[in-house]
Amino acid sequence: MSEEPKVRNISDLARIAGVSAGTVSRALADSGLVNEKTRAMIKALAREHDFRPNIMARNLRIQKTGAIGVVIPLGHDTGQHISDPFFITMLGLLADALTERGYDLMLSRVIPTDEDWLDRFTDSGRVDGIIVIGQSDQAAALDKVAMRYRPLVVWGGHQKGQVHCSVGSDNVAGGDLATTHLIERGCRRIAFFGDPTARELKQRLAGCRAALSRAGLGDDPRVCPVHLAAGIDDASISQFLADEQQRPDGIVAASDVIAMTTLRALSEMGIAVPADIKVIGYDNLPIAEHTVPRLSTVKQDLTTGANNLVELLMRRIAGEDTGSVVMPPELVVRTST
Amino acid sequence: MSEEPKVRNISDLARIAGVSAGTVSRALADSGLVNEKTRAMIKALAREHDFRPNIMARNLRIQKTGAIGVVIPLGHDTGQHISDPFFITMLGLLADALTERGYDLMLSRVIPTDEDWLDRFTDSGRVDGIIVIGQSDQAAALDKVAMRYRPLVVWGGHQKGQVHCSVGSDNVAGGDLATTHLIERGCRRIAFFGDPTARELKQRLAGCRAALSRAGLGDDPRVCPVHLAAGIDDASISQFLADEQQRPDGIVAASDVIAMTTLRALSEMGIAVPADIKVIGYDNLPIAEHTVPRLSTVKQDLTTGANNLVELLMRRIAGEDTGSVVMPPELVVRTST
DNA sequence: GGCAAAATTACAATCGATTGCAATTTTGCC
DNA sequence: GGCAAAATTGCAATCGATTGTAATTTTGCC
Repeated sequence: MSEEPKVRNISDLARIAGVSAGTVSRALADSGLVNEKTRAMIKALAREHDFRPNIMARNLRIQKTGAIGVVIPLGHDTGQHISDPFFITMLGLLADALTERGYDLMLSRVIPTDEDWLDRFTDSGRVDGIIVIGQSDQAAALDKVAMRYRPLVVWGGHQKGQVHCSVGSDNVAGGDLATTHLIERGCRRIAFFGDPTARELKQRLAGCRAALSRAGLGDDPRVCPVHLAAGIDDASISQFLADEQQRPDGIVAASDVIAMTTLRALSEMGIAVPADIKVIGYDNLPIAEHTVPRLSTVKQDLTTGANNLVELLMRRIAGEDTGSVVMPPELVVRTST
Repeated sequence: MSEEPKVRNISDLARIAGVSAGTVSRALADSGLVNEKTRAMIKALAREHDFRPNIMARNLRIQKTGAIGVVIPLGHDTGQHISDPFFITMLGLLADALTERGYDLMLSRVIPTDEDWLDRFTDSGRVDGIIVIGQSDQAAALDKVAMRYRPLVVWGGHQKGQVHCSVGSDNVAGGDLATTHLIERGCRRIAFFGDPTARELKQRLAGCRAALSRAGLGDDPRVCPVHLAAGIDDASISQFLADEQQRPDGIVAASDVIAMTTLRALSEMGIAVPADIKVIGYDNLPIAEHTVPRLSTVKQDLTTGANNLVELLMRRIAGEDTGSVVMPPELVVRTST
């Protein structure tokens, strides 16, 4: 067949247009250097041949990638998937914020098995910067990378002396807020649901302790180290609550997912919320509004958080050393307390 | 300071090693052509200088990108975010499946405002192939792209005569299964919750109609076009169910999210599930197991689906024309029916 | 020691776009 | 018409890695 060969690159289009490749490049990039008539002719030909310049070649030349790596370290549980609605909500918000700034989002889920799990992203030349969602138990590794790689921002708790730039709510204040609310609603025997191995949850527990201590209720609440992932720890929750003598009258759940798991387990045990036990969560995810009863929670504004992550990263890519952002939590009272 | 300059590329490392750039490239790539002693020396130097080859330059030369585009068309609602837990569960599964095959995942959320919304991905040279999650109302546009771009696979409903390769459950069978189940549980006045503009939901409604017709219950159920996104249509659900004379005794919810929204609305109206109205969903997401009561649903195996998407895409990247995959739905009976 | 084969390494073209600077063309003024 | 300035376009180096082929070195045998 006499079908003309496909235009594969700028040189091909230049040949058809009767100009040089440089002129084609400038025409397609709307450079002021190319005559308007020539520019329109070249653009029409590009459209006619369904031609778009190769982004990788361009990025190699301009030494930018146009992509941001979003890395989710998922702890050491290799079977775990990105199912936590928190991660996912954050991911969606980041996708939108990055698209608005003309960046592509390169998603990677990693299992931090060795100390340099982040290096293959920082040193690959594949992304212009990296956003890590969640510190897991890797704060030290993140500090190490941050010492030599500036365009890195982490969603997570801030701690004095940390090197890496982070965005997150004031977890201590949030834990305090949640606990104070339960105390104000009459609770005297408060438990904490969540695994404090992760920095954020550890900080929320610290806030819980502070509020209890202030109220003269001791400073050592019982802790049920419920897994962050949905639907895993039902049995351990049931076991924790089986002993009616030891049963708490209020539960600070370290995340909305843990709260939802808890609500379901309580429902199945025939324990009424909030009459018998009051439950409060953390995050204020859209999904949490669906619980029965509707969940009281500590809101961290994820939209603002995502925008802060992207804003700080852009500034760090530009060469600035930014400080961390710690956002104030807000109490959202619904019917589970 | 007398700090030696950073090794920025293979030429820099070659100079330090006293060999050519080609030898360094081959040594780092474990090519059999390089002497073992030389190879070890070069690798040690690379480690010592924290050097990793630039992936973009390599990809330009080998004419592969090492990335797969995952595109989520979100309908025409520009304010919508990637919050649907279905999308997100699928995203996590895809991230894992692609990582296992050595690919990076480039995430893009797009609003299909014009007819060639997908072209900027297909023609950019940025990705080796594309997975689209959800057809929205864009089946025709997807067919158009599929005619000229082979490495494209879509999560969604299959339809005779379609050009694009798709993976999804048999939505007609799934809608039939859900409706038959409600009929077997005694329902006689069944409604469909979901907006049939999207092909998948339209097919689920068709299955619902078929089951009703077979049971002699007419073939035109009332449809409440509930939005797929969480928490939006509470008011319209309440209004739909306000008239006790018209109230259905069974609801086929076109997705688990719609089902969750429905369960919450019913709870607030004081309507008992399943005693007064039976509710069944679609998808079998992990989150849906948290509802009170636990949701009966039609399961489409997302893990298998994600693996199928990636498997078909790999084959199409390799040049093969694959057919679509239509997976059988399964009924999962819990306590909402 | 000489020679052929094998092993090792070097050279430089290539991928495809960008862009500084040079060459050419066009324009406007005298 | 000639000339200088401005506008337009072309040339080719560049980004950084890969790799086919050539050059060089090493090895083993006679």
